[in-house]
Amino acid sequence: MTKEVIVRFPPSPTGYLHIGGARTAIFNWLFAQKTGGKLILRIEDTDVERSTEESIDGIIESLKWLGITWDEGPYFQSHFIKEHQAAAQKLLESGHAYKCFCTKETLDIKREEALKKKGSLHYDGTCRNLTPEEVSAKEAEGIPYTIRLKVPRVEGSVCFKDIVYGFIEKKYEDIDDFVIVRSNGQPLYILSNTVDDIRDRITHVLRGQDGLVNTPKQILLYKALGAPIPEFAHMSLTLDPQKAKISKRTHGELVAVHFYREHGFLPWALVNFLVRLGWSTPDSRDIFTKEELIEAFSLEGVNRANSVFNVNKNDPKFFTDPKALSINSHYIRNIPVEELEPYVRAELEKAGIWNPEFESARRDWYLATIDLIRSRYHVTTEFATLGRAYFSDEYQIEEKALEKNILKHDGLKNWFSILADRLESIESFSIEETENVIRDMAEELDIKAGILINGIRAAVTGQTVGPGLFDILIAIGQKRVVERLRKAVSFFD
RNA sequence: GUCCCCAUCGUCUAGCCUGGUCCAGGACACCGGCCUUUCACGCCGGCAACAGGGGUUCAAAUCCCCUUGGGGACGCCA
Repeated sequence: MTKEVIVRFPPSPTGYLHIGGARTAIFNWLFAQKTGGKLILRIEDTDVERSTEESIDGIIESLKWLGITWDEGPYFQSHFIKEHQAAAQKLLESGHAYKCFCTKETLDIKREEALKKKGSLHYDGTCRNLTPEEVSAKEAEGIPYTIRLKVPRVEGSVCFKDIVYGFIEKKYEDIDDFVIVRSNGQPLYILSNTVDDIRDRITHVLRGQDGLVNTPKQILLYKALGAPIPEFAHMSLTLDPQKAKISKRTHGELVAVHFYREHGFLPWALVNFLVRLGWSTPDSRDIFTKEELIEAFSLEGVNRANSVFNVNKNDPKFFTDPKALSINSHYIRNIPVEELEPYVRAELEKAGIWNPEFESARRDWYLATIDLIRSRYHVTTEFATLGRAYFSDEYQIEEKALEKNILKHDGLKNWFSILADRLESIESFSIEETENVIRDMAEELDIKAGILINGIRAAVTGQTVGPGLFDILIAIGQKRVVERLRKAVSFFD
């Protein structure tokens, strides 16, 4: 009988959700989905100084946006402080922990000295062997104390098999008598986290590789507490191009999940990109639907080497990792238009050019237009910027379009008027008819059709690039095309 | 400084466990071509890597050791 898998994602609410955290959440979520297990969301808010309500909301919102679903929670670590303290008390009573009366100041001094002597930074164990009398005496004096775990001081080591890193061994002598309760009575992360994982019956701890060194300590806690030890799987870290761990502090918004939302990423595209950072299948496949990903997911595909989130600030062409952008544009041009539409709508609303008719009378037109222009876009925001002329009559003519495709040909001043008249008189405004009119006119004038075609494109969309002109004309519509052409004559003034 | 982890194209990676099929495969980016009224899409092609050195072996990207490089941790943060 294999027991049900229970994993957890335990963010600390000290800021927005960043892509490293999101990646951890995604792996946990995928593992739960894959195994039919449960994912618990636990907010580790025991650092009262830095935890904020705003951050909690932001993290939850980002998770929801990404499409990560959890089965239990959010639980709040701060609600269980009594339990953590009780565990510490139990450890004290069972002799697994001891009270340490050293002050922070003396410890700091000792640490500095150790640093100078280039030795180990571990606690020297001053209070480890205090007699019960000495302890009582210090307590009677009212000296505040921390509680430290008593790490075995014999030959030996803590061993465990990490699912991704394999066999890991850590000698007792390399493990510090770490503090589990502060002198003000507040339990520390290492204790709270372990106690919570025990209570929540966590079977697999999937976290970043930065938690690898904590694992032996936590295993010691599990043992001292008499609890079953879960499986551990550590994942490689995400680094920046300078190979430094990505962080909110040094990278700011660029690594925030909400930044990608605001910059036109489809949530699934971000998930898809993030999951491929440090994880792969034997065929190096890049694109997965949600179902395919869950099906393909395996902890065995997790890479032990850290990966680089290839984002270069100030890159004129890519505002983020080019691969992330390419995956996003892949989805933009390949998912069913109906699925893409809500994101386009959000952008149009944000730009103030949403028209309610797009979801009623003109819905077919709206969907067809999205479909017509989407292959050129990398982010959804572009529907409202580069695609503005399709949805709104107020759009800018790009300088380049004006120069190169309009002003360069003086004749266009007259031709636009004639073209407007002729296009206006077409009875069935179709691709074939418009093309006939325009090509006939080019022939009549004995000029290359491209001059007319590019000129018209510039006039009606404001751009030098875009779909085939005749498709554009149908998308913009007869009336608006005629209006725009007549208006374009004034560019020559 | 101490402890731990890691090392294949610029980036994400396959291959490594179970040596030979790998003068190393895919993707992104880049370059060229086709398509074409422009741009994009699409298609075709190109550039580009086993960190270095020792072993082991008939044979090593694959196994072992060392060096170098990178990362992480070393907190009364989480």
